[in-house]
Amino acid sequence: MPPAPQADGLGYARVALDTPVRREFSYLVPPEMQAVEAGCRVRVPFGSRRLVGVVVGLDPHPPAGIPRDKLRPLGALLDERPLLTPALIRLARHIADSTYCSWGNALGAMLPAALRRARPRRSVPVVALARPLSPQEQSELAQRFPKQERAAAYLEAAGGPMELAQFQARTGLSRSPLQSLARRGVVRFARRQELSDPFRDAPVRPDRPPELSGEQVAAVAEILAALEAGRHAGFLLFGVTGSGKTEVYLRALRRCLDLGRGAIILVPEIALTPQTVARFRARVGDVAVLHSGLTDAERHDQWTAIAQGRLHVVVGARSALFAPLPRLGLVVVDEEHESSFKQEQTPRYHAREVALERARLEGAVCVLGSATPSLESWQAARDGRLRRLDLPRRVAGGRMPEVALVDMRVQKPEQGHWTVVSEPLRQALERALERRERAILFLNQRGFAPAWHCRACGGSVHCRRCDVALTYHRWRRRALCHYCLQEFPPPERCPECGQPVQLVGVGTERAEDALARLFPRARIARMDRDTMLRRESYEKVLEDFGAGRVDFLLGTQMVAKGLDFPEVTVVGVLNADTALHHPDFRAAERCFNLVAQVSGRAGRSARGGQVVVQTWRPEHPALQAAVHHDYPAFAGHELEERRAFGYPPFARVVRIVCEAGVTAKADQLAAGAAAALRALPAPGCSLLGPAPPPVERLRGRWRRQILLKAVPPPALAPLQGVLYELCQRPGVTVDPL
DNA sequence: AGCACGCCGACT
DNA sequence: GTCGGCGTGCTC
Repeated sequence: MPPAPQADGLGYARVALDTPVRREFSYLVPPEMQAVEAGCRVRVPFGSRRLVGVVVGLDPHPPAGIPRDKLRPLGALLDERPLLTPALIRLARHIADSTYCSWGNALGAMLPAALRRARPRRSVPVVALARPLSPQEQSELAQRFPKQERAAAYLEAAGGPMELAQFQARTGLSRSPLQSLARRGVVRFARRQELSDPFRDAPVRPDRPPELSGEQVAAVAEILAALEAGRHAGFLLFGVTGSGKTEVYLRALRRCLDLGRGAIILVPEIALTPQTVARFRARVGDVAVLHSGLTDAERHDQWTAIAQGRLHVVVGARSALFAPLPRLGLVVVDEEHESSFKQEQTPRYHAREVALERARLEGAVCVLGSATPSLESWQAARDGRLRRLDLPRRVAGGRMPEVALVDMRVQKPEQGHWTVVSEPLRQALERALERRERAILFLNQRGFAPAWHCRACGGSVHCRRCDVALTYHRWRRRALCHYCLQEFPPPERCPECGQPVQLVGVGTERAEDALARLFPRARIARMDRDTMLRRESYEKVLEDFGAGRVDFLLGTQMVAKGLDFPEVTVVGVLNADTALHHPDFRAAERCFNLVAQVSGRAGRSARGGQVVVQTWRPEHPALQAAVHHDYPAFAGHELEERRAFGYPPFARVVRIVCEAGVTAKADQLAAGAAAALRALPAPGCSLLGPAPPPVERLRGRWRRQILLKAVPPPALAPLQGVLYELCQRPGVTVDPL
């Protein structure tokens, strides 16, 4: 028999808290909080702390198995009406169960930071140099207070106010040298209200819907039919670059709004530009933009406007997926193959997978779009779980560019320099210059050189806290760890053997030098995280390039996506192998996608285009397939490999990382995890490790990893309980790949 | 995750 | 003698 309701008729609230503990906690609902509903935020006492949690359920009966005297009342009701819809609460549960975290962690990731905190944060602390150091002062500091000297030098290089948290992360220094400097009047602390919607200013040109191609008409018709049916449906929109996928989204969006339902458009972080947003605004008017640059207050405003039904369209990166639209009708995931849709912190969800689940929960239509779909989506389309819609041709005409692989092993080294530009690429660039055409050059390695090498002992110079080679950034004369972002003075000698060290490899800075040497007349612009510190510089470079004031645009990932300049006839991939280096099962997929995407930048006009891909592994199947622009062939081949070796989408792979300050402790954690997983019979599951992961040490902590493979995915079922238990242990990360 | 409680080394 | 290290366990 269930316990009797509490005598005074007050109920109990089940609250999910943003802690790793995979349980809900029950609280008494006091008389003044009778208005509480599932989806409301509450403040609750938790041990000695007070936390903000989300009510996930109400119950007239006290929870079983908990002594009555342990129950405490809710501290405060923070929302008069639910902030989260029932669908979002269930979605959080789905995320918690499929990515191994707590319900509260998943709900926490959905809420804007301002709503997660008990007390909203209005500004962030910053530090800046108040006055330059005199030379005497500088040498005095360098001798007596080296940390203060480093801090001052860093702030001087930064050239302006910088967030305190960022300063600490990058320099590894604490607050105290700064405080000493502040007493000398050299630095000052301030608070900055980080502000502005950078998208508001983008000009919104009136937009006339273009004529649709036959394929577009067919694709739109299918999506509209699903929207009108008002039931869940999933589509894979497979369209080559330039085939007009966005126009299909826009037509679907229009209809969705006309049907009185809202829509979410997810784009990869890197594609979230004013141009993208302007395109949607031009067609459907007011659009909420959710992106990482918003302040807490702005994000809060957007969120409430959406929840109240004042904004019906949300464009944004990953987290826009959780916009609380009351009547969601359409979810679009553009460039669904992008790896940035996978969150690399708890909750470790993939936006593509969660988008499908949200659409299912809300009876909405989900459209995944890509020229190079993820193999997961491709297989889903083969199985009939997604309906495939093809856009095989470019709308503006123009053929796909010719792709040439250049075998770098047989290229003669440039005298005294690293070979950056092979002879075939040099000729192509030369021709482009002569014809006043433009070129995009891609190199996925920023900085000057990716490593220092010791000739004596063969080692390379590593970050003090990570098992990662330091990259030289010449513009600021610093050695940078690309993993923890800490900076160091450039080493002159090998820390192991004391012999001089030598810079090896080519980053964008060095590539820029090489290009300038080869083409003294060319106007070259470099676009990477180092040159694009400010948004204006990004827009300036693109404007210059579009207007013909720049001949060669050299850059990292930033130049690979979305750029649409008809005058670009040559695209060079300086090193296609960087994508293959990562030792994981998606390396080939990433490599193919990279070449396909970069190729999409070339030949967007009748002049056609040429793509030169430099590689040390020209025989690699992914590169061979990319030459022929044959995604289906690549996917077919790659899926056979995945099936044969037991990888997704035919298997579920879960990575368990154990980390600790000392190796012995990490070993012990990993051994415990492996033992727990092996203790249960689980046919179809196999365990690899514990073994050191590719980056064995990260931010000063030693790591061990276990790979768990389940073929087919449901074979994982017997081990789910163990994984739910493991993910709560401190130092253990459970990551579904 | 925090934060408490709890048991062993170097200092005023 | 105490201050403080982080190992273990709990949070309605």
